[in-house]
Amino acid sequence: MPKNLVIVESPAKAKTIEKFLGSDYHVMSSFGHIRDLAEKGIGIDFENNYQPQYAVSTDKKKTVAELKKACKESEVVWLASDEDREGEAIAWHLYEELKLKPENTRRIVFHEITKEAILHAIENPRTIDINLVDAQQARRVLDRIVGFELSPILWRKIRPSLSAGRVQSVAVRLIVEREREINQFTAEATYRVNAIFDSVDVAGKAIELKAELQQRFATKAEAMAFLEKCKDAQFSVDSIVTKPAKKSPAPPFTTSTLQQEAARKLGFSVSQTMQVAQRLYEAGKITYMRTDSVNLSDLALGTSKAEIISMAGQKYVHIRKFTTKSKGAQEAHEAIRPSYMNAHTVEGTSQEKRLYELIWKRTIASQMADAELEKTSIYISISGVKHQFVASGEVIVFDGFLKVYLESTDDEPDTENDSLLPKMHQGEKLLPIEIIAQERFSQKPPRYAEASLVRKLEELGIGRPSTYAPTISTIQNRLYVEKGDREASKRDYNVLKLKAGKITDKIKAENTGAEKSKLFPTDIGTVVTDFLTEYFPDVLSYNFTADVEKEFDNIADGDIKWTESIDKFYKKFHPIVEDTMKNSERQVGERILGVDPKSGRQLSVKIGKYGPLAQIGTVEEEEKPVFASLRRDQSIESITYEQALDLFKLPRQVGEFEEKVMTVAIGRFGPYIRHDGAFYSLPKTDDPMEVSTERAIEIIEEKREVEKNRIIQTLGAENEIQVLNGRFGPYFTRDKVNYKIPKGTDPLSLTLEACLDLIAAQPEAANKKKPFGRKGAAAKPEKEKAPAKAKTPAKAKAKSTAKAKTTAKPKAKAAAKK
DNA sequence: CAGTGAGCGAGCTTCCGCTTGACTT
Repeated sequence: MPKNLVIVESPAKAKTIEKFLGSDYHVMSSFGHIRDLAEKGIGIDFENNYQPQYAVSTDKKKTVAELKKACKESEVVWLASDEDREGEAIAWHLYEELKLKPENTRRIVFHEITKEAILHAIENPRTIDINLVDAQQARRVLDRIVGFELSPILWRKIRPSLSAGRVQSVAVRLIVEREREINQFTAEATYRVNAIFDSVDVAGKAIELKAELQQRFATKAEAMAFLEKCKDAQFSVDSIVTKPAKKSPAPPFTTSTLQQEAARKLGFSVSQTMQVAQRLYEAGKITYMRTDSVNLSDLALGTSKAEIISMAGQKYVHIRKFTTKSKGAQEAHEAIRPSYMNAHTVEGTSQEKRLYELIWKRTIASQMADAELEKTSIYISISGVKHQFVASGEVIVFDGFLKVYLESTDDEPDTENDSLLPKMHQGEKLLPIEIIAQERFSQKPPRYAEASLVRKLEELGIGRPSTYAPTISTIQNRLYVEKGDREASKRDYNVLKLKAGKITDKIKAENTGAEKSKLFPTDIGTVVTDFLTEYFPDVLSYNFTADVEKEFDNIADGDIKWTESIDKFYKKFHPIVEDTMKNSERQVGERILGVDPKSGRQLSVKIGKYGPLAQIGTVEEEEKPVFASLRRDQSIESITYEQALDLFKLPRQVGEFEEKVMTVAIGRFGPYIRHDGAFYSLPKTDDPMEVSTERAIEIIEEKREVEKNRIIQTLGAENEIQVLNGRFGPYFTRDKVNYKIPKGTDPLSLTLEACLDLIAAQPEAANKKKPFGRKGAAAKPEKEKAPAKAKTPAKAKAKSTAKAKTTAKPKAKAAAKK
């Protein structure tokens, strides 16, 4: 066994470092934190000055045992976790849990994984910075208190299993407030004027020039008056202005900017980006993917330079040191970059290739020269009018970094000025071919997408690179927020056109407001946010994290004791928790919309046990209220009086067919027709309010036709096996279990024997009958099922394997006792 | 697969940040 044991956080890092250090060193990984506050209960001893109750995490027992053993066999232990608050705490927890001795323990740090940096670190060991550790303990305890005291209030006042926390609650608030801005937004129209002119350039050659009026008009009358004046006006070039301009490359990727660009350029979700990056990291292709630093190592700068020279030449090189601007950045790692700059591409899946190329280009571009542009504006004066037209163009004089990469933006470009303008003389006359004044509307604020929410959180200093993706998942799993699309709606706009001395006035239609993969707040998300913001405005405020970060910095500097800081917070916070628990009303987000014209009873909307509903009447009245569920695309916040009333028009009878009544209604799976005990889904294109008798019969007959073709053949006694046509092609079924048919087999040629063989070849299919609770972060709580019920099978499974697996959670053991 | 909108119980749910793993629909 080597004399030295080095402990780092990540196994991939361990592997790399071991290569640098030689045979005297053994490098192991802690896999992140090894201990945390006790899982059960709050894990803080309030009677004893907030003493944290730490326990080795169940999935780390094995790691800790292995590390303990290795420590015993080593002379010196080097704690080489990251040089930030969490990393320092990891070193301290290791020190405590492994019962290390000061005389043979060293704490070392490095920010880049290069041989030089690591050897330098080994030569400059220090001791654990207990103030920094205390800052982490304060962070941890604060988050536990906030999360575990707020969540139970939600269970009691809104709905079980909900959650609140310093990060997630603010993330949801951002989305709820953006939705309100959108709902309250009213588009303002202005008239934008564009013209196309005939003229000649300096060489006398005929040219066409597009230009926009610098002024926009607030009303149609003003736009019309302007066009009238243009009828007899003279147009000429007033001046030509040419200005040099520069564009600089964006800094190398951090976690947040990588997530944004991968979303914009590759269409990846935030978690997808992280998964692909993780694979590239583990394969040694890129540096660590969870970082807030834009810094590149000297090694990376050197190899980038060499690469640029060989690719484009010396004049394309511009070595830059970027500095981090984001709030609360801890810079324990380098920026995300290729491990080897000379590898322009990698082997792997297409996702891996595309993400790698994005990282490579971004890194290379960051060390390349500015692009030089020339912006030209031709100002065109109009006789008798003070306003001017301007034609603008932009020419790239030197492409610089644009040779490889340009960062995308979320906003669509508004003006097109990338064209080269003709060279013209001042005073040159122009003849208008046409002048068009178009009504243009101001834009709604955009809804957040996953990546733009991450950017906003980072801007506010909320969350860390390792938590952006999980936070986005959490708020969706809790059903506070939903990712979805919004279809475009039609909007009319006015177009005034002056051509050949005549003005025409037309109405055109455009599609507007389409959105894809955006985050929408749910009614629960809205109610939870409103409730928390009312009672806990401090915690929900956008600068809460920034404020506590300052406090943590003071602890790290040794200016305050962490327990005093927590005490100050808790003394203020806890009484509000108690008071809210006792005195606040149950929250259902009720909105009273008006009175039902038929019955004269109150019409309102609120959150019911199974989701948002509309209600006519109240429970206090003698007559019971009538209920109707809201549709999926409706929300308590924005539903109108008329839309709510419409909900009560269903179920609706649409006539008779085969002497049985047909009824249209909306169920869990959307609109359907019910006839003679059977259900027929309504296609999306049919409006449940409008469907006619004839159309309903058509839908029923269509489905019957499909049903008829469903059975290909039946085999065995009493039709034991049925060969069927399904949504995914032919398959066969026995005892309600479905089996695949191998590709290329004609389903008509199957015999009973062949099917039995196939069943024998797919034995596991028989075990798939029962639904198992899905494990892991991808688990999505089902809306419809009661949470307790949905959990049962998962628990039963954990129980049965508890003996076999040493890693079984204590929860499972607790369940076994009962 | 397509009602529901509430009843005493009994007991569960939950945070943020570090880091990967294992197993089929």
